[in-house]
Amino acid sequence: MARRATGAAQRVAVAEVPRDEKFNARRIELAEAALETLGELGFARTSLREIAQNSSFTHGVFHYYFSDKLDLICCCVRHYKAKCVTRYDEVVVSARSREELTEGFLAKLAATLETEAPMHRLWYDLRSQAMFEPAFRKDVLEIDKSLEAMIWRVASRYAELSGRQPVSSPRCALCAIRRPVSERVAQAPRQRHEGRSRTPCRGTTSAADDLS
Amino acid sequence: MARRATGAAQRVAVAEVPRDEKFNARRIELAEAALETLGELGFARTSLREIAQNSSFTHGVFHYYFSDKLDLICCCVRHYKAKCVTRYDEVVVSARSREELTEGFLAKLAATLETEAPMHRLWYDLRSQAMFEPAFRKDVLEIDKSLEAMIWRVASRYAELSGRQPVSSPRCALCAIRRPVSERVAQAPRQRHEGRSRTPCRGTTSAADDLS
DNA sequence: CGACAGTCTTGACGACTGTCCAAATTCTTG
DNA sequence: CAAGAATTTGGACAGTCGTCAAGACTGTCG
Repeated sequence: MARRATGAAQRVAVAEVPRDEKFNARRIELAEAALETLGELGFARTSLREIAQNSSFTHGVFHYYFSDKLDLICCCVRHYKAKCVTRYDEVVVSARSREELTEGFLAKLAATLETEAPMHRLWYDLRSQAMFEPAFRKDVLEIDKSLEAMIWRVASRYAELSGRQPVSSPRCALCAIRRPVSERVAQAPRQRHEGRSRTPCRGTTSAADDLS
Repeated sequence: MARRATGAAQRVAVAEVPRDEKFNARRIELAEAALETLGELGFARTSLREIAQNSSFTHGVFHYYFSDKLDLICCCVRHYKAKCVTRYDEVVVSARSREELTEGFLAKLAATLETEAPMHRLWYDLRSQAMFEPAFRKDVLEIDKSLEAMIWRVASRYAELSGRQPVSSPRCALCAIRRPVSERVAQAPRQRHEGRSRTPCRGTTSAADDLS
């Protein structure tokens, strides 16, 4: 935002575009660094300085690329979820049978739960924050819709491979998949740059168990 | 906590008890005042000073009755939920038919959604916080279990009045009731001491819609 | 009445927050 | 290479935070 405010507005279009692309690429680089800390500490406990210190950037840079903290966090979760919603697409188009689709889908789902529990946790956190912080509401709602569409693509394909009509609605399909997922996510332990430790496969029921 | 640390430990038992009761009563008074602000702003945005300013107490009192902020918040949500879990008990014992139970239950549920949306919202918030703040986990899990039991009492009674066995498990019954409830809660607008304004009965789907 | 424990108020403390900005640095372009 | 724009840095700023403690107030009991 700061950069847009400065000069060079009337540059020729051929140079303008790659410059904006570079700017956006940097934003995403920063957002990914921020996600590291955000997923670990949650929204309430994460400060810009903490993000910076936990990355290779200084805290000033974040204010050069983002108008404020909420702008950064929105960008973070948007970027992450944009990757999420394409996760099953390849499985959907390549599966040739119902069983193949089921297996491929569950494999990807399991892998996600294993490796990206902190991100899921962060997403739950931000959905709650959106109830109090109006600035989040629009983004959260939009992402939720895209998740709904993602699951619906899987469900539709499943019905198609079965030679039937889908038996549910997009919203219900999302809800159905959410419960077992959130149960697993809530069990994932926090880890703070102490090397890779696999999330336990099964533990005792933990707090925040079942966030449905 | 502070008081317990000071003297008067060897007071006679007859005087000890009412004094502790008075102390606890005061704690609950403070907790209820804190819930006002907490339900309005959520965990992340609520400070002790904000709580105090939004009540008839000074911020120092809270430190006299609670060891720290987390202690206060845990007490708040414990106290509120303790009231919650008895909400339907009267309906359960007094209902003489399946229809009577259904009607009584839904009436109470609707009334709660109308008047206590901020509290529900706060509860969702704290469940998310528990994923990051270990100090919350124990309380959250415990409360969740009591909610499960609460719904199960209704479901069991319903089955009994129908002359059948319950068709679900306690956990599933809780999940089933949660989804429509959280949808409604997420729609409730924030209100900050600007007089009573009824929550809208139905609106467009809002963010944080469906927290399942 | 005086002593005293319990209760409450008030102001202060250091740590931390988001934001801003001037200077330093790097990169691009003429 | 020189000039100017873009980027990056790190410190300063005004607030706010949780916590603490010294003193004031209250009621009770000897």
